[in-house]
Amino acid sequence: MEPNSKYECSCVECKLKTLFFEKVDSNELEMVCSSKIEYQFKKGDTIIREGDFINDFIYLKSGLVKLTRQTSNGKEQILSFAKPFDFVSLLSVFSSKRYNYSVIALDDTSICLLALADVKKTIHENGDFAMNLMVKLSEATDMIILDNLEIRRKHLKGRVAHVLIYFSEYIYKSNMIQLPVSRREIAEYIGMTTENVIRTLSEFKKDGIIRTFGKDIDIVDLVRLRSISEHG
Amino acid sequence: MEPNSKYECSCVECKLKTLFFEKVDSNELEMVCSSKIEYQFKKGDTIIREGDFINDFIYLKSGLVKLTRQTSNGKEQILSFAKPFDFVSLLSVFSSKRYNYSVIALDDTSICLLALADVKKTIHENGDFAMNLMVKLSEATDMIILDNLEIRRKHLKGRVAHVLIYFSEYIYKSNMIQLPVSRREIAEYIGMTTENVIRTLSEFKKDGIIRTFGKDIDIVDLVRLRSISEHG
DNA sequence: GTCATCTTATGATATTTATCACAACGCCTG
DNA sequence: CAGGCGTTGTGATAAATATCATAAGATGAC
Repeated sequence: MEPNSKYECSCVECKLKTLFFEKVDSNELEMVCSSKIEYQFKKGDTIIREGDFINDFIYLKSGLVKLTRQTSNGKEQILSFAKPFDFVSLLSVFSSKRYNYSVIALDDTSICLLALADVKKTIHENGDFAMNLMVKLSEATDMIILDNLEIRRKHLKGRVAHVLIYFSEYIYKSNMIQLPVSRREIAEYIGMTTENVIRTLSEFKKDGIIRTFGKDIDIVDLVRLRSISEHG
Repeated sequence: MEPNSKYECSCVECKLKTLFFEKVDSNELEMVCSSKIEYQFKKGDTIIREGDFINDFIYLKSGLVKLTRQTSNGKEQILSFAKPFDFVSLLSVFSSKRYNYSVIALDDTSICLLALADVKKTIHENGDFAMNLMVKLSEATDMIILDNLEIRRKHLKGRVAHVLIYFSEYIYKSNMIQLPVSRREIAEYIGMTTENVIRTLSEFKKDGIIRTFGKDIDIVDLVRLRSISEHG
């Protein structure tokens, strides 16, 4: 990991405290956060590299990342995207010595890094915290599994529709989306070729379902897009 | 859930104690297990139905199950298979009010059912148990995610090879496998049509890679099967 | 035992998707 | 500003996969 800069900030005031540490008292928070380091990454930076040893507990403070994996035939697969309040390092953090996935910034992104040993200690000592974390872990993985199953059962058009709706509803909460990924990355996410992603987007455009201005996409006919995502 | 019968057995002696409860002292074990019920299911029985409320913490004692999900176009998707020591209900148990998946016995199967509230209480009170559970949950979900990604990047032959190797190595630990699933269920697992699963198996047979006797499959040329799974 | 039903099986054909080839555009760098 | 390179875009063709049709075993109900 090569951070671009290093900041100090107070865990007590951190917005994410409500997510991870709401049940942690100030002594425990002090303990966990004494080792805390905040890092800033620029778009394109690798935050975690697949295969690296896991020593830290990492969570997103701001920005957007993709979780990717190198296949044995040299291609990339994108597992999921994550924004603040979603998990990042946590996915394999308790079950593996090394990261199974890389995490790459799709936008300027800041993370907080805690010593994993301290987090584990807090799990031991604070049942509410443990339970809280269990819920988040379960939610995050469940969502990835369900999403992957959804994508797998759909055809090209349905998959592209799915990913547009995903960004619109889940990431941007708007009909206007500033795609944070290239067509190739969409392809790596939904398991099809770049050419076919482009072709499908062109078709949506021709059919008046979306309008595109480079990376900016405006979803004009959400009803139809949903129907395509669902039935073909 | 409609159990076929009900047994009593001692948690203290249970083999699975080493998995879930090794760090639990006998008082806690008493508490957790006081509500325990053991159920037996026959091949084909539905153990958990997608959409049901989650009230229990369930784990497999013996047998084999599939985790399935109904797609909106009426088809079934198989997420994964699970044998004893793998998780079952745990997948969504901490993040959802209702089960996201059904669990169906592929073989005569017995399960233990604990009151979820008691398990949660033990998580609160016993840090070792909480940590232990976190690790298992993380392992189980990680495996499902990795496996699904692997399947997704492969072509038909690679997928069928993958699933044969999976049953051989992971479930049966032998070159001789007594397929516990139909060709259709394989198709539902790896996302292709039943016809093409059958066709691909026929081809493997013709090429001398496997021998088949109904549901019995003998992997003759594991090296070649691995190569197909990997490269096509 | 026999009828109905499901699974396995195979072939022909249609559809979906990938591959290859090429061009235009933007963007960065020297 | 020129050149290189990655991304977007489109078309023709090849390859992969699904669909449809049909039939032979298997299996279970009565």
